[in-house]
Amino acid sequence: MNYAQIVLPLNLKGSFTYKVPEELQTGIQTGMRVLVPFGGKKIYTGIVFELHNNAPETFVAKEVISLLDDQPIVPQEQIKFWNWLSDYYLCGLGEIYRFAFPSSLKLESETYLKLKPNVKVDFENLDVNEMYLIQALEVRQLINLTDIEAFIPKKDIIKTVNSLIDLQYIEIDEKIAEKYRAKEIAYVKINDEVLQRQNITEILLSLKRAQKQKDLFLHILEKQTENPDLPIKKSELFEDGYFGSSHFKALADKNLVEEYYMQKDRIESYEGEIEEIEELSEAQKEAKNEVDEAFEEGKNVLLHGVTSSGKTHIYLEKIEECISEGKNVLFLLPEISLTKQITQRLEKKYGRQLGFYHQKLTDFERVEVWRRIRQNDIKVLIGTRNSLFLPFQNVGLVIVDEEHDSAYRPREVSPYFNAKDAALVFGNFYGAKVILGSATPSVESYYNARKDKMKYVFLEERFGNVNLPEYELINFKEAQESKKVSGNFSLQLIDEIKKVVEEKNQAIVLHNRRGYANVVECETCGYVNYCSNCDVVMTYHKAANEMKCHYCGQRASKPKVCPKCHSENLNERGVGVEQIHEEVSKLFPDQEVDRMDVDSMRKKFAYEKLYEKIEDRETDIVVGTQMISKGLDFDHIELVAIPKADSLLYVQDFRAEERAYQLITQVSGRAGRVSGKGKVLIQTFNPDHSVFQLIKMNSPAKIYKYILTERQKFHYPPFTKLIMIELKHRREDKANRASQFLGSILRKYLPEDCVLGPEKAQIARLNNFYQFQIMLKLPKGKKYEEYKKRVLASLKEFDEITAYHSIRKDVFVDF
DNA sequence: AGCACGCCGACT
DNA sequence: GTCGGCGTGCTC
Repeated sequence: MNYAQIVLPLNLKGSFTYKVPEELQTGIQTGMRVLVPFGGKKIYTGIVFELHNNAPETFVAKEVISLLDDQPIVPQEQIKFWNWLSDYYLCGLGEIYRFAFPSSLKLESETYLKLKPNVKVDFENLDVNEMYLIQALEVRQLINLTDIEAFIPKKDIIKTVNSLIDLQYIEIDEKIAEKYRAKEIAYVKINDEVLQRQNITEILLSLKRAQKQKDLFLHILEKQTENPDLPIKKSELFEDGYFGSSHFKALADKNLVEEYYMQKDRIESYEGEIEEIEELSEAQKEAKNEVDEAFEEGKNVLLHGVTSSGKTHIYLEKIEECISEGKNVLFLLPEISLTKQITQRLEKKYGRQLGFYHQKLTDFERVEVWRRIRQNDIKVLIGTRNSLFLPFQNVGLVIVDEEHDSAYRPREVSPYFNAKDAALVFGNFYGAKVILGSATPSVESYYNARKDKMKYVFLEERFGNVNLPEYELINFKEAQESKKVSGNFSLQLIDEIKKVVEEKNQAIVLHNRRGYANVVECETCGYVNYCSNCDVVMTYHKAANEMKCHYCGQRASKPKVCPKCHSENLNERGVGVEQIHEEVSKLFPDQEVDRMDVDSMRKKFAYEKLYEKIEDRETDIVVGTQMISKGLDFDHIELVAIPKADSLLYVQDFRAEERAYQLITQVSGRAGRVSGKGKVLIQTFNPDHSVFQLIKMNSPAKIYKYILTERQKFHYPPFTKLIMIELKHRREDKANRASQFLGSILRKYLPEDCVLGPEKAQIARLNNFYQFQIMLKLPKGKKYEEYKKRVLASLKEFDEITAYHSIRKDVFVDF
């Protein structure tokens, strides 16, 4: 194979063709990393995606400089997966590559060069540049491509480096190119020989004048005898400050103890005992059998288990089965912070063979996980959506927990994809089974499972037969009319909270809106405080005493007088969680009331501290945003109150009802987990609203039926496919014209009713970019593929207009 | 995405 | 006269 298609870590379409020099032809394989020159002076680490013999006709291909791997780093399954993502989500392979790889595995021009050892350079036949480079290397040994710029013209760098590599004078320094070195950790042990030669009493006697050394020796000895297989970290000895390193050194000098080094994974892994998991309940056994059946039929599963039904138990059983068959497991979570329960249980069971991968790891830590996965050293990997790109060898099971969670498809990071859907395809490529699990499955997954695309498994009862919480609707309008309210709380709601806290139980108050007040408005002239970067009113945060833009993060001080008319009549409108917190604190002055939202949890360990406080029942009432719907599994929460439930529904989004149902159900799941007497109070102006009524009935089947009917009526997913195209530019007219133009092209290729817009985005200006949106509502099935091709053609036609190249364009498939 | 090239305004 | 602003075009 003479030519290779190489994917580069750039936001460019497709791959680039390079010539494979003869000496590399035997070693090169798809999925390996290579160094290639690109543009005048850059060297990139690319991935070989394809090998072929078709010489390009329109350009001269450059040559691959060198191979960085002797085995493919991207397995075949991943190559298929990347190609699928790129096709399906209309994104570039380069984008995927950038997202998938830790940065130290894809370095750019920081590549270092060195002289080959023992070469005689024939200066006669070198040109000036080559001579300069050799001379520089003789002085400095290692040189970076950026450094070379100092003495060789940029456009000649690649040529010079290539020719010197060809002449075998210089080479790429792989060790530094790999940036990463496994970290070694010091461990200690008693010198083996000493134990054979002398008895303990003799040793202790010899140490009788050095109390601390004696203590330290005994301490190490004790640990070592207690658990001979558990290595003792040197750093552990000095933790409590009783021993110092001098004491250890003295013992080491006397040859009584020794230290040794072991490569230690940067990721801390569990080193304690391994425990068996508990037995499944009847309902769980039944559900597990259904999962087994589905897998035998070759079907994936949607595991719909009500809150506290113990989905985790079933996961654990399946994980264990999968591992006993010699295959590995990928366990996906929306955010790594909510891993507590599952992690603890898996750690006990799988100890060191458990790995973690998520956005919060450092680059070194990521590479470590990559290495371990490649060496098949990890049996269960728990991670967020980016774990889908690890170089797995043989995955047998993929679990997507909390599959409905929107963190699986953040809109801000490219490439845009939904990890839940991608996981199904990933599983297919790996020949692995997939379980999507949730207490409130997404409407799409529910529909697919009901349409027999997946097997639907319903776990209807809570573990231990504990009752689900009871829902009650409070008509706030009526309460207001009969004057039975205090601020945003009806007296009934206050009473119910009182009852719970008087019994020393805990209550949760949900209000899903950050800040104190939505708007600060001048009563005299109507002035409101807009963000200077976005078309958004700024939210007043009382705790921080500032105005914040929730979209670009800009802060401003709160105006004391209206900046426009200097009136002092400033009015706060729109209730935020801070205000609800303030109200609750005033209503319950003797109770400990805490707030949980992104703003109050920003400080280091704030979340952990509050978590412990709630766990220890120091907190009586927690007021919070949707954050409180996740991970707070405590035994004494008996009440969930939602004072302004309507605010959950009135959002401009066809998924608003689904979201409201999910959020309310998820928060409700925190109540009465043990007692079975949990209560949920939904205070609303519209107690007759179908969503509230259906939630009250506690029948998921009915609520999904309702939402699906609505979706069908208005042609929304899962009955259609949505593609949203967003165009942004600093200048409004340009963004507007470009989107009008794209709209007209799309209308040329697609039926009129498929194209909606362009329209100003809901936030017309964000971070100083004006945004316009075009929504495509496409039919499902065979026609979809056809239509998507036309969309692609339209985008291509659009791209041909050079004047619009400066327009930022994002395409969201399955919006 | 980066980077070069090229064309215009404000400075030593 | 030159430095540097960003619009445009190209990268195998």
